Amino acid sequence: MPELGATRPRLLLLDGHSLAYRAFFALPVENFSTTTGQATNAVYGFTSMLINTLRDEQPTHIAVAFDVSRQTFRTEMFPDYKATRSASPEEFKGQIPLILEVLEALGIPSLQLEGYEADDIIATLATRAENADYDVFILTGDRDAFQLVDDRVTVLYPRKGVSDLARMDPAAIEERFGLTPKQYADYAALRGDPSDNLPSVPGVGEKTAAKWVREYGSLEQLTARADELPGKVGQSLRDHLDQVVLNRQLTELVREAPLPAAFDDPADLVRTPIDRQRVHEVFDALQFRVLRDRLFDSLGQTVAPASGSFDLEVAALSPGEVATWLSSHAVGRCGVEVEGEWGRGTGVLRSIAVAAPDGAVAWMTPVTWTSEDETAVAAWLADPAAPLAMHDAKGPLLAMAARGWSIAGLAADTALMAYLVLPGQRSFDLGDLTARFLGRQLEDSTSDSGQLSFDTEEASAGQVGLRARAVLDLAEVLESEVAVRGGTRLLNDVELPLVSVLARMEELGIAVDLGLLTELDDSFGDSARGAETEAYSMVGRTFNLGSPKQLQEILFVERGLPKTKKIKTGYTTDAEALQSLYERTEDPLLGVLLRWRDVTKLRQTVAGLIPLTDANSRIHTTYAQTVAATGRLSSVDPNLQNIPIRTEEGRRIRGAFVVGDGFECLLTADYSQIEMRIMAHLSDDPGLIAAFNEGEDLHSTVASRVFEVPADDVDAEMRRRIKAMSYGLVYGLSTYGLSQQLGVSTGDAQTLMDHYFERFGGVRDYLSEVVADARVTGYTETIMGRRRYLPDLTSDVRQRRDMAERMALNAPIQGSAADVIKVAMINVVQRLEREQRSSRLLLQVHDELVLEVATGERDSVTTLVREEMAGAAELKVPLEVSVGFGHTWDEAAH
DNA sequence: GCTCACACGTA
DNA sequence: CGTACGTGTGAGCG
Repeated sequence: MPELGATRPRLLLLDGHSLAYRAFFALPVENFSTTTGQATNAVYGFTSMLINTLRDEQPTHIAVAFDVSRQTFRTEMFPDYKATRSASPEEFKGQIPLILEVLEALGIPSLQLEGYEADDIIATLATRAENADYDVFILTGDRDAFQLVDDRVTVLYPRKGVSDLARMDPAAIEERFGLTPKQYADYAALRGDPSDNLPSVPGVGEKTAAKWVREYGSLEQLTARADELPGKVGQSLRDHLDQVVLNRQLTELVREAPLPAAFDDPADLVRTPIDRQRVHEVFDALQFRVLRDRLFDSLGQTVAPASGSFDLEVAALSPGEVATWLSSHAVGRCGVEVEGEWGRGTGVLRSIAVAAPDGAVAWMTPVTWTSEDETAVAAWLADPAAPLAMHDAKGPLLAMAARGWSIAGLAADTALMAYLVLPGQRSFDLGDLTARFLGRQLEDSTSDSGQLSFDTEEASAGQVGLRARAVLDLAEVLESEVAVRGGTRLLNDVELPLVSVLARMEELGIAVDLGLLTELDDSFGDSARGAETEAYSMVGRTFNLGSPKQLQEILFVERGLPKTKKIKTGYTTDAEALQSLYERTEDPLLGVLLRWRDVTKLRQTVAGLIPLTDANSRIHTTYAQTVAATGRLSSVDPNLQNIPIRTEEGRRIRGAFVVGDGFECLLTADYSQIEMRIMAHLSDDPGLIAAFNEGEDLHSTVASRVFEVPADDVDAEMRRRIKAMSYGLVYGLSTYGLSQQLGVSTGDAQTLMDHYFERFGGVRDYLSEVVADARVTGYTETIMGRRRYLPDLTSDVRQRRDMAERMALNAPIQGSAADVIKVAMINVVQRLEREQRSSRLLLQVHDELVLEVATGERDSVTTLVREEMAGAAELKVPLEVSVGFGHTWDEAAH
C-alpha cells in the first residue's frame, strides 16, 4: 500500500523579484494595463503564478522574498557581478509596490534583507524548515535555487510564460542536467552565467561542464585533478581556475542569512486567512476580475491550513469477500465513493469504495468480483436502512442505474451540503472541501511526481478509498455547518430527495424527432447562407458576419453609421443596437445582419442537439444542482432550459421535442407569475395579495390600481408598463433601468414608480427591509431558509454595493420559487410512484415541468400534477398552475 | 489548447 | 445603470 497523504506541514517560498521579472517579459504590457495606464503585467503574472501554486500545492506556510538592491556581499567579492544587467525599466519597478499590496491583502508575509539576495533568504528559510521536518516548495525564476533541491525541497520553475511550471525534484534535475542537485552549483560555476555576468571558461559550455562534474563528482575534485585534463579545453580550464572558484563562491546560496526575528521560526509563517475586503479593493484597483474569481474559486472564502492527512488501510476485496466485509463493517452510515464516468443520463462504474464507521475501508471492482459479490453490494445499496454518504451522488447514481442498481438510503451528499454552506461557490471539489473543512490533504502527494509507480489497482484502491473516507468524515463536519445555518430541513427534505428525481429525469431524457431536427438544420442553414450572400453583396466583399470586430469596422467606419453604446472592444453590435440603428438609418444591411444572427443562432441550437441524440432518439440533459447561487437548477450538455419559445421560428425547434413511443402525449405545467406571488407573500402587501385573489389578470389589476382607472379601461400600453415595472422590481430595478426598459425619461419612470409604491407600499417596505436585513446579517433567505451570502453589501465600491443590493432583492424571490418547484418535483414523482403511474417527469425549466403521459393517464396525471404543484408551498396567495398537452413540447405549451 | 469578450437563448 | 444561467464564436495568447 502506498503511503497516503502528507503528514508534514508544507512551506511555499517565492522569489518575488525573479517571478515578477519573468512575468514582465512574458506578458505583453499592452494587454495588461489598467484603464488609467498603470502597467500591471508583472503583477498579473506574479499573482497568477501565486494563485495557481496555492491551489496546486496547498501550502500550510508561506513567505515571499525580495531583493533589496544591487549591493550585496556578492558585488563586494566581484564588482562585475550582475553588472551587465540593464537597469530594470521604470514600468517594472513601479509594479513591485503593487505586488506587495497584493501580498498584504492575501495575508502573505514578505521580506528583504540588506546585503543579501532573495535567493539567500529562501535558502535560509528552506534549510530551517527542512530541519524542522517540513516539505518545502520554492517558486522562483532563478535556476540557482536548483542547488537546494532534495527529497524535501522541490523547486517550481516557470518553463515558459506564467502558466507552465516545471516541478524540479531530484529526479527532474537528474533528468534535465544529468547531475544531482548538490552538483548543480558546481556545474553553474563551471559553465558561467551571462545573465549574472559570471565569465565562462572558453571552450567549456553546458555539455562539457555537466560532463566534467559528472565524471569527477564535484568541482573540488575536478580542480584538484585539473592537470589530468587533456587538450585545449583542459588548458583553458587551468588558465581560468581562479574565476571558476570565484564563480562557485558567488553561486553558493547562503543558508544562514541573518533573518529578522519574525521569520526566525518557519512555524511563524503559517498561513492566515485572506482579508476579503482588502482583496476586493486591491484587485479592483488593478482591474483583475478574472484573477479574483480564480482566487476565490480555488481558495474558497478562507483557507484552513491543510496540515493533517489521512492514515488508513484500504482493503482491496478479493472475489467472494464482499458480503462478509459488508456485514461485519458496514454498520451505520458509510462513506461511498464511486470511480467511473457518467453523463447524458448514463454511466459506467469502474470501482467503488466503502468507508465504514469503524474505520475500515474496502475497495472493490466489477473486474474481479463474483456475481454473489455484485448481488451483495447491490442489496446493501438498495437497503433503506443502510445510510450512505456520498459526494455529488447524482453521477454515481447514473453509473449504478446502468448496472440495474438503485440506492435507497442517501443520507448525506457532501457536495450538496457544501452548496448550502457556500451557495456562491460554483464548484465543490472533494479535495478542496477536505482541505478546507477537515484541514487534511486528500491528494496523494507522491502521485504527481511520477517517481513511485504502483500497481494501478492498488493506486485506485488507495485513492478511491481515501475519498470514501473523506466523504464520511466531511459529512459529519458539514452536517453541523448546515445545521448552524438553519439548512437541515432544506437539505433533508428538498435537496437530498431531489438527487434521485433528477438522476431519473436525466436517465429518461426526452424524445426528439430527429428527421425534423435535420430538416430545421437545413432550413435555418439555407436562410443563413441567403442572408450571408446578401450581406456580402451589400458590403461589396466577403467578411466574417460572426465577428463583432469586423462588423464594427464595416458599420461604424466604412458605412459611417452613428456610434452605439460603448463596450470594451469599441461599440456594441448587439441586436438591440442594430435594431435601433435600422430604424434610424434604414440601412438594409442591418436588417440582413439581424436576420442572419437570428437564423444562425437557431441553427446552432438545432445543430447542437442532433449529435446528442441517442439510439432511441432521446436527448438527455444533465442538471447541475450546486451551480446557481439562488438555488435554481441549471441544465447543461445540452442546456434544455433555453430552447427558444419567443419567436415562431424558434418554436419550430420546440416542435421537434416529442412524446416518446408508447406514450400518449407530453404535458407541460407551469406556475403562473410565481415570482410575483412570492413577492406578495414575502411583502405581505394587502393590495398585491388582493390583486391575486380578486383580479382576472394580475398586470391589468395592478395597472388599474396604479393608474386609478377601472380594470376595463386599462389599455395595452398601461399593462405593458406595469408588467415591466413589476418584473423589474423582482430584479432590483433602478429608475434609470426602468426608463431604459420603457423608453421614457427617468422622471417619468420615477413618477410611475412613485405611483406604484403609493398603492403597494408593502412592497416598497419589504424591498428596503430585505437589503437592510442582509446588510446586518450578511445574507438573504428564502421561504425554506436557503441563504445567499452577500458580503459586498458593505463594500466601499459603489458599483459592487449596488450589484449586491440587486442580488439581495432578487435572491429571496428567485430562490423561493426554486424551493417551491423542487418540492413540487419530489412530490409529483413520489405520487406517480405511489399511484403506480407509468407517466413520468422529464424536464424542469425553472417554473415549468414537462411530463410524458402514459396512455389513459392524462386526466389523473393532470389532477395529480396540479395538486402537487399548487400544494408545494402554503403562501398567502394561491399558487396557480396552468397545464397543456400535445404531441410536441410546442403544442403542449399554452 | 487555453481564456476572454461578445452575443443571445431561457426563466 | 434589472436577476439567474449555458453555449458558440472569434480573437488573442501560447
